[in-house]
Amino acid sequence: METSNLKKAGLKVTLPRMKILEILEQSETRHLTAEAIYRELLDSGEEIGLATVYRVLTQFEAAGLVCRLHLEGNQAVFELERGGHHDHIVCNQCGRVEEFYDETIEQRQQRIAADHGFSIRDHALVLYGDCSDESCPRRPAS
Amino acid sequence: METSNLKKAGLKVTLPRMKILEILEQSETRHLTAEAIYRELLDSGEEIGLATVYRVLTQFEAAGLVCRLHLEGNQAVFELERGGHHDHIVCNQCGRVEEFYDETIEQRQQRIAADHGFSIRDHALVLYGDCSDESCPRRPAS
DNA sequence: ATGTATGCAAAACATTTGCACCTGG
DNA sequence: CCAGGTGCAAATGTTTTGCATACAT
Repeated sequence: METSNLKKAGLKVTLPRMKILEILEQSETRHLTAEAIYRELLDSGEEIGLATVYRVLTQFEAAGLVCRLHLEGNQAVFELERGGHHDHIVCNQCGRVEEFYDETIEQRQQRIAADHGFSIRDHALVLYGDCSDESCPRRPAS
Repeated sequence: METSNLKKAGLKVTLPRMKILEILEQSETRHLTAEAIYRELLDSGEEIGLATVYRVLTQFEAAGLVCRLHLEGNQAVFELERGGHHDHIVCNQCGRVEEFYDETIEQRQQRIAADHGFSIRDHALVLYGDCSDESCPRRPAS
């Protein structure tokens, strides 16, 4: 029962929080903007304000339940924290987001930071390109 | 004469554009926000609007004279394009930005993208950590 | 001259916040 | 019951845009 995650995080189990968690868990797109979540709530007939969505997501982030990514757009996207750290590849055309993890890159980052006298606390690596998905709106030689 | 860069880019050589280019060239902090540039202009006694700063920077970016980075803050920073691609390390405490380039990481990125069926067009890698600079406001065991 | 740039003010946009009301434990 | 959560509207901060004026070529 995922309400335990909320309790563990010291958050009251309220309807908006449960619904938002549910959407994050069930969405096939693992990366959602606050507005996308808001729209899904509205579509489900829930009367939850956008401000609440932002507040809840911010609390989730602080509690480590969710992480917030700033992909090149202006809107942040939120992703359920499922444990394994990873970085992202984004398709410039269709916006699809894929995840990857590369041990070599992780190690090089540590090395580089040390060489520059930094102790790394976090990092953000996003690759932007064109995917080869069938449904990608990118057409050959437009 | 750096006005040639402007002409080459198909941009009229105007006072705001020259001044902004000058600030980007001469600033010791190679990474500046639009507002920082705006303030420097005001300090130099120039009557240039913030909107113009944004417009000019956007044009410079399109012309490849400048690149725009979205570091974790809310403001974008702009950096004169000096040729060599590089990524960034940012100090969480003092905001200092350092640059690095790592061939191994670059290669791994290509490989990873290919494995996922993407052709990379661009990427953003930012490391966040604590620097060991004397003047860094981070105090030991605060 | 004439098309492009600029300054200003207002708009746009994502996100946050103040406040009165509601709700979970 | 009561601290904390929520909805709404208004504020915020950054970046963009409309429009009349000014400027470079």
